[in-house]
Amino acid sequence: MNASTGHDGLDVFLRKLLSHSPLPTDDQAAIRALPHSVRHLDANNYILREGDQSGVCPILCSGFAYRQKSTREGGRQIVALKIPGDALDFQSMYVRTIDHNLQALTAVDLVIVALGDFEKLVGDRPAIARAVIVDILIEASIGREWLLNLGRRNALSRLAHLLCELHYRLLDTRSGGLDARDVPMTQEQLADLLGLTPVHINRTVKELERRGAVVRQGRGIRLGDIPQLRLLADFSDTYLHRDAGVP
Amino acid sequence: MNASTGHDGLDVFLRKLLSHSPLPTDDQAAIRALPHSVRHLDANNYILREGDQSGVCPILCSGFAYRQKSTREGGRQIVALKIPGDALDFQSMYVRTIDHNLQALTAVDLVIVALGDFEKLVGDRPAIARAVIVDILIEASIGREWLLNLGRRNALSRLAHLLCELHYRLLDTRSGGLDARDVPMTQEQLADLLGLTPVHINRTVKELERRGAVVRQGRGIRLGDIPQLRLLADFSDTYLHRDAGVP
DNA sequence: TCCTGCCATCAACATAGATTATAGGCGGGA
DNA sequence: TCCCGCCTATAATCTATGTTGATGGCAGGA
Repeated sequence: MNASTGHDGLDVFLRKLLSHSPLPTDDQAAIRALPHSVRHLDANNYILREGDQSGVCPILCSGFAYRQKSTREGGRQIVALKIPGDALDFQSMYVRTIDHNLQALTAVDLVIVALGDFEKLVGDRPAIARAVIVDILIEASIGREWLLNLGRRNALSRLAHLLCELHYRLLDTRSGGLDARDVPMTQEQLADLLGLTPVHINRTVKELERRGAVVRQGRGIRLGDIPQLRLLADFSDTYLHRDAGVP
Repeated sequence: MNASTGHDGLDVFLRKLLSHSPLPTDDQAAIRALPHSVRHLDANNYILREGDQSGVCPILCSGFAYRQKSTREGGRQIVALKIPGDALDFQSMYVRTIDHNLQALTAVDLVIVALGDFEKLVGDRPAIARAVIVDILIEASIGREWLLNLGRRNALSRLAHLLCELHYRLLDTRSGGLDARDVPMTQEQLADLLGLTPVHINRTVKELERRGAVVRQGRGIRLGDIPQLRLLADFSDTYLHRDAGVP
């Protein structure tokens, strides 16, 4: 539970926090100084399970992960998508049991911080406490937009919307967004994200390609025409609160 | 911005907080002592609008309200449902602009607290700050369950699920839950809650009635057979965190 | 008391997306 | 280099839910 890796993992996390909340330099140093361990997981592995009581705060430093819930009949829905820099479980500092499953989408590298250490950090440093709350609120806002997506948009718009969101979220921590990078999920995962079936995702991806909104080579999908995607998706990035923190 | 009503409004709010977070008695007194004004609105009126920068923290003390977003094409989705005792906008303490519309579902009575007064309360009293965060996290958890509902359940389950949720949430502040009370929304509002059309809601309500899960007289709907509703809905109340606060 | 408007109801028809099943290709491990 | 397993592709058929439009009733205001 220590093994300082030097720089990388916590740095992405810090960059993510700074993207919406300014922090004094000593707070920044305190974050970088957090004792932690590093952990690698292959795609599809569970990070946390529904019903668990977690003692750690995992932070995603590379790869993608998601929150997921399922129906008794086996329907599976991804309810949140996490990208590098995201903390995966602030919630356990405040609430006893975990209400969803957290799973690796690709191979991931995690930084694991003990919950107690994180609680101390938040208790001692009001600016960090505020940044954590802002982070929680932005995730909630994204959830509301997803509800609109699932409830009121058709397959084509839903997919376009997801791609736009991912692009702009990635822009906050790494340059280029999704522009020159392959979409990291399989068609089955896209289906679980969008409340559709893999078969229909296949049709929909092809339709986006036909319109030139997206370009494919082999299994990879990457963005073609972002303005068109935004139009198809009815996308506006205000819900991401990319300005965010009240000063 | 004062006009102390004596007891009622802030009391429901306090009861709601206590349902998930214990608070020392002086914190409770501080909440009851908050300067505030009272406001009545008729059904369908807006309480806050997307893009606003709010200076107040409205608390719902009677009636129902909802958060709502719409598509460019006019599709309307209710993304959260608020019941008496709920604070309607903690978010504005931490984030600049409002990302959704907040609207009265029935006629409502609001208690309006100045954001600054609320910020001071939260800044001075850690137990209240924690209770506010728990409240935010529970709303987020409900949002995740709604995503599962919209993405992976059919109309009958969705409606049954909504009724169960409302019942158990009401149980936390007033006795009897939804048991002996009419469901407060019209079929059109139910449609906007569940991502369906009013016509299909009509079919679905009738089906629930046929099965005896629900009883109707005139326009009113009330719960008939709660165990059956739970079964149809695949409902479990863990996501409501009715135990919640880590002690 | 009557009028007016919202809300529920119902039917006929249309369609987006689900289901099922089969085939083919790419990539990574041995 | 070959093989195996996962992922994508595609077609045929089915169904849950949407659409449109017409009817009737209850409730609240004048």
